[in-house]
Amino acid sequence: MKSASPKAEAKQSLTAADWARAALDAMASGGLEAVAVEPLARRLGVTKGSFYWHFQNREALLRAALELWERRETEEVLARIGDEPDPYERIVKVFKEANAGYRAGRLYLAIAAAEDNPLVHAFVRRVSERRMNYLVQCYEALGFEPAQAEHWARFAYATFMGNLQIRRDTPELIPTGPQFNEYLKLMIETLIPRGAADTGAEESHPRVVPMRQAGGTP
Amino acid sequence: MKSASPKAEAKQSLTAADWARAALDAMASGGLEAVAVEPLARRLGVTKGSFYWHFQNREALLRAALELWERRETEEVLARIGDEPDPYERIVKVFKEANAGYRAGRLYLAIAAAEDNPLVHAFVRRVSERRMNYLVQCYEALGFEPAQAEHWARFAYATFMGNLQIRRDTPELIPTGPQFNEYLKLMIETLIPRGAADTGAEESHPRVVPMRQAGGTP
DNA sequence: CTTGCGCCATACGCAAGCGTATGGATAGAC
DNA sequence: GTCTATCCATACGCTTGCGTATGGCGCAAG
Repeated sequence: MKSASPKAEAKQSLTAADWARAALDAMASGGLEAVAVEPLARRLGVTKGSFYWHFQNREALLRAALELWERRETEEVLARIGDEPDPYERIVKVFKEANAGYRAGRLYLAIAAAEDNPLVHAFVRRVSERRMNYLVQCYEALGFEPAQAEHWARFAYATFMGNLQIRRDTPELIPTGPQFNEYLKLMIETLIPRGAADTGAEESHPRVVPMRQAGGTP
Repeated sequence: MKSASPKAEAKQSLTAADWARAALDAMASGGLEAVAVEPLARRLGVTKGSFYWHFQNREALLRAALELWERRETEEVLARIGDEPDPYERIVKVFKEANAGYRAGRLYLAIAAAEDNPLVHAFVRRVSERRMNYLVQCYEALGFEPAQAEHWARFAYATFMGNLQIRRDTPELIPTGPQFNEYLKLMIETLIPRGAADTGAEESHPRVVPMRQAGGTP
């Protein structure tokens, strides 16, 4: 049980979590096929003997990595925009987070590209449905009736998924600096219509989007 | 040189084009890694000996497949919507084609998922830039000034790329039947604003989108 | 000091895929 | 009927990765 001293000093033994993290990193870089036992072992400075002590086989590692991914996804999202009361600002934050954190998006694309794997497919499906449900609730909170909220949520979700794709495949097509902020503003104003819904929507959000710096696209 | 009778009867010898087509099909199904010599040979009913007579190595096959893909992309797009004079209808047609032909979209996603391969990256970049340029020209023809046209084009392109992704990963989130047509209508009306531009735009397009059946997603 | 257990290295067999080196079959040329 | 070029099969060596088996090293308990 991790010896008697739980405070890790420095070069302690590897844990299953270390392997899962390394697997996720490899996935973000080289896709599902990059989650290979021997290359990962080399990268961690050990051999296969270590891996097969912590895991039964490669699929077990994959499962652990995907669980770590799902946990991070929900935790991070809920931690960053979970306390925002205004549904309008919630959607804005979702959008800015999606376009700022390139790494998470790249990881999603890498994982989703292997949806033919049934295990991967189950995780991708859960994460996507959770995101969609969140957006649907946001639009319903804005006063849209369910059917319209679903359409707008899917529309918005598709748009920032496509932005991820463009940023990965052809980053030259994504503008930088103030041009990027203009682009973001256009999408936000278009995808969160002020005309709201039939029912008396809470007209609390500003008509001009306050543009804090939408930062960091290295 | 292909014997004296150019009219192929039935089970003639394989050609390099046959291999390229098979490679593209494999790519659409299993991604770049599915373009493997021996599995393809088995699928074609021959052995490696045939392949290495037509091609020098695997990369040559990849190049041929990607060239076939690029050719199909430009030919098909230009053949289907190249004769449409109204820029508004051109964008509408692009959108409907993108959401109807699932197979081409799936192929794009499979190819783009391997953008770490420099050869693949070059082709994806060319195809994407060509599509974007086409959309930018459409929006400019609608009366938008260049900067705004670029923003709207990127917005639209991102949206239908995201729709492809959603349809592949979580098809349950895409509605069917009349619901789908409502969704399409929402996106089209939103992404082709009637407010047009500053300059006096050609106000020729209808205010209500004529909805022919947007069909066939087997 | 020795025993036991946690953690890892080494070595092996196996399968799949790439590329090469030949040999064989078939069909038109003559 | 032989000959030659085209197209493909067979067989081999090589590499990479998966999974297993087994041995070794360190460290705390006794």
